[in-house]
Amino acid sequence: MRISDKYRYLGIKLTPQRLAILSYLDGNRSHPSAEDIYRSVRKEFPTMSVSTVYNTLDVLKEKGDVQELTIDPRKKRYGPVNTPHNHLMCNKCRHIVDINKEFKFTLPSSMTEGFELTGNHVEFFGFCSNCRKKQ
Amino acid sequence: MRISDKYRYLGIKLTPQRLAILSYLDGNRSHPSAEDIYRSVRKEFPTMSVSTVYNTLDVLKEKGDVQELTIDPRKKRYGPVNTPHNHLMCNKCRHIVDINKEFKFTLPSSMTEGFELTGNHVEFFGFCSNCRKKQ
DNA sequence: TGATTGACAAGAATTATTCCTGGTTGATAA
DNA sequence: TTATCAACCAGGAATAATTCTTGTCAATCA
Repeated sequence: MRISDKYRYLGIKLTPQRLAILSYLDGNRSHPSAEDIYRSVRKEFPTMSVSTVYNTLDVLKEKGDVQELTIDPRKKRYGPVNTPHNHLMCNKCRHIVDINKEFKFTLPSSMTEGFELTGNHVEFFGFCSNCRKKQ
Repeated sequence: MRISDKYRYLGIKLTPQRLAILSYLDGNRSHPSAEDIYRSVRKEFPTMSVSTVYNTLDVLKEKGDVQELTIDPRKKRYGPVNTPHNHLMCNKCRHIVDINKEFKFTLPSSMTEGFELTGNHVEFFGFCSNCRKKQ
C-alpha cells in the first residue's frame, strides 16, 4: 500500500507539512532533531511552528512511518524507518559514531508479549580514543 | 583494581555521596531516573541536592562505573554497568517491556574507530497488542 | 598555617517538549 | 451550494528535566 493510500484509508490527511517532513527524513542519515527539522522545513513553510513539527512527528511515528531515535539523551532525534540506526557513543564526550551494519535478531514470542516488531536499534557504548587516555 | 583504588589513582574522591549512589545502583534493575535516585539517597543524606545527583552520575558515568540508559526519551535513566538493559517499546503508547536476554556480539575493529567498548543496549520497537488494532 | 583544589548545596537559568486556545481548512452530506 | 464537523495548525504559555552559577566547606599539600 502506498503511503498516501494508507493515510486515506486511516482517515488521516497527508498534509503538505507532513509530506515535507516525510520527504526531509526520507533517506536522511543525519538523525536530525525536531529543531533541525523545523529549521529545514521552515524554508518551505515559513509559517510552520515547532509544535506542528512535534505533532507531525508524533503522528508519523505512531503510524510507523518515522523512527524516533534515542541515541542522544539530551533530545529526541528522528530518522526514516527501514534504515539501520546503530551507534557507538562515548560515555564521556558523547561523540557518536554510526555503525553501518545491520543486526537481525528475532525474539522468542514468549518474550514479545504480543508485540508486532518493526525494528531494532543497537547502541554500543564505551570510550573513544581521546577519552580512553584518562579514565 | 578495586573501585576505591581506581578513584585514588585518578585523584578523585570517592565521597559518601558517591558511594551512596553507587550502592543504590548496584544490582538495581529498575532503571531509576535522577529524581528516583535523589529521593532514595536523600533519606541517608538529607542535605543532598539534585545537582549533586546529576554531577555524581556524570562523574561515575565518565569513569565507566554507571550506565546512562536511553530507554525513556523523556528523561535519563541510570543503571549499574554489567547488566543487560534491553527493551521492547511500543511506538505508539510508549509501553516498555524488559527483555531479559543478553546479546553478545562484537564489532569488527574497523568499525569502532579506536573505541574501547564497554557494553551495548538493544532496543526493539514495534506496536503492542493494544495499539496494533488501529495503526 | 595558609593556599589550593575538589566537592557540595541551593537555587537560578536554560532547553526540549508538551499543552492549550482559537482560528482555518477540507471533506461530507443535506 | 452551503452547513457541519473533525482534523489540522500556529502561536505562545506552561512544564519538566537538566545544566549552570555562586558561595561555602573540607581535605590536602606546600
